[in-house]
Amino acid sequence: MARAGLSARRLIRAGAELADEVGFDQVTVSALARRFDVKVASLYSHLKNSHDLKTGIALLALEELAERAADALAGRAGKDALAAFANAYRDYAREHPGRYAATRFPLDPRTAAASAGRRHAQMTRAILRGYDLPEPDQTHAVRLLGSVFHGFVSLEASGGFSHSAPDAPETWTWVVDHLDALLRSLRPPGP
Amino acid sequence: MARAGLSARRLIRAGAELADEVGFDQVTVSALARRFDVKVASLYSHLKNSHDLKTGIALLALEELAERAADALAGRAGKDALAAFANAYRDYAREHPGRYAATRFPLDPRTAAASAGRRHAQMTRAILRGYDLPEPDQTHAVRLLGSVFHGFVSLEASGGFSHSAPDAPETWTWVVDHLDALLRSLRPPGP
DNA sequence: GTAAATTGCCTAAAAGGCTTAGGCAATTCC
DNA sequence: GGAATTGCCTAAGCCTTTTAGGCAATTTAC
Repeated sequence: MARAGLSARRLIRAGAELADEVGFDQVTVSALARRFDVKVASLYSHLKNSHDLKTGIALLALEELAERAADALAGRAGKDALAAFANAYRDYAREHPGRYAATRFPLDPRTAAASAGRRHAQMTRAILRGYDLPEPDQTHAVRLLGSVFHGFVSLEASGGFSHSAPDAPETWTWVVDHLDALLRSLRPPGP
Repeated sequence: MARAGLSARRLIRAGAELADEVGFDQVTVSALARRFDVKVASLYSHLKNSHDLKTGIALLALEELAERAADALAGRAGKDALAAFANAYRDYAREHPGRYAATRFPLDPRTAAASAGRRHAQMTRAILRGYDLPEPDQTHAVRLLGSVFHGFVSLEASGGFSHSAPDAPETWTWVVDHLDALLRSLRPPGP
């Protein structure tokens, strides 16, 4: 009998695609087996269990998102960097809703520490360097940006903005503009 | 055989408690039946299905949250109202994480329209009246506040802020302060 | 107060998901 | 080519959801 050529890597990638198609919480070992036209039990040679699969998808998504954000940031600073970062975030969530949802999958602390999650925080701090904020403002600002980006993207994904004018992209621009203004207002008076 | 005294209302309330204890997506018809020491099939006299149960919990949570927010808002205006509203939101999410998660359960449009969801938006607009914003700024601001509150609360719930100083409440105060400043900066110059 | 109608919880059963155990065939290694 | 390993399989157990049909407890109506 011909082999299907499964591997943890392929399964996780396929799981990510499946997530984008049907939603992250509809990702199931069974559905994945169907997609490879293979019996469910076969997947267990490559995955510990269902939780393991979801963790893998989460790590993949965090990785991809970090890469996009890093690309967006390259060669930019100040408001330019802020806007590029914000857009990278939102665009990823819109193009890959299932993967984006996966980035919210709760990771155990060891896994989280080894994930691309840290890079996200570091990139946010890199953006804020352009605004020259003293501590603890900088940390507060990291959290504010994280909250706004995640909050906006997740409300938009659940359709929260879709039935009223103005449209979501307009608000997004407005939000980024005013976050920039807010951050600039925090910069201590120069020497 | 003695009856257990089930009803849709009781089941939904118990489901909400269960959600707070074990997480909203661990809420299951089976678990609920166990809690009432009743056979699973018995619940189907009171609930259409599992989705129905979750919808019920979501509606209950939206209702409770709206009531708290309304209480918080009573007799306040301006920054005072903003802070009280923000705290009502965050406190509810911290005290009732499962119910809070339920407020994010996707409702079909008809159900959503009849839910307390609208009241939330109206209360946000009520707060913003104190800042006297022209359209479309007001709508953008409604969305900004929604994004920040939801984003912050959900990142805090997933432990995003727990392993670094300063602590989350400090950031929360900072965020509310600076949102207030941002909103004030938008007020058009008076006559 | 009792008979009839309704309601509430039950058993049974089907269908689908997760997971483990153990087996045989395909591949890889020497 | 033979031995060792790997990859997918069958089988089986357990859990959750949902429907169907039944009997007993309660409520309603006389």
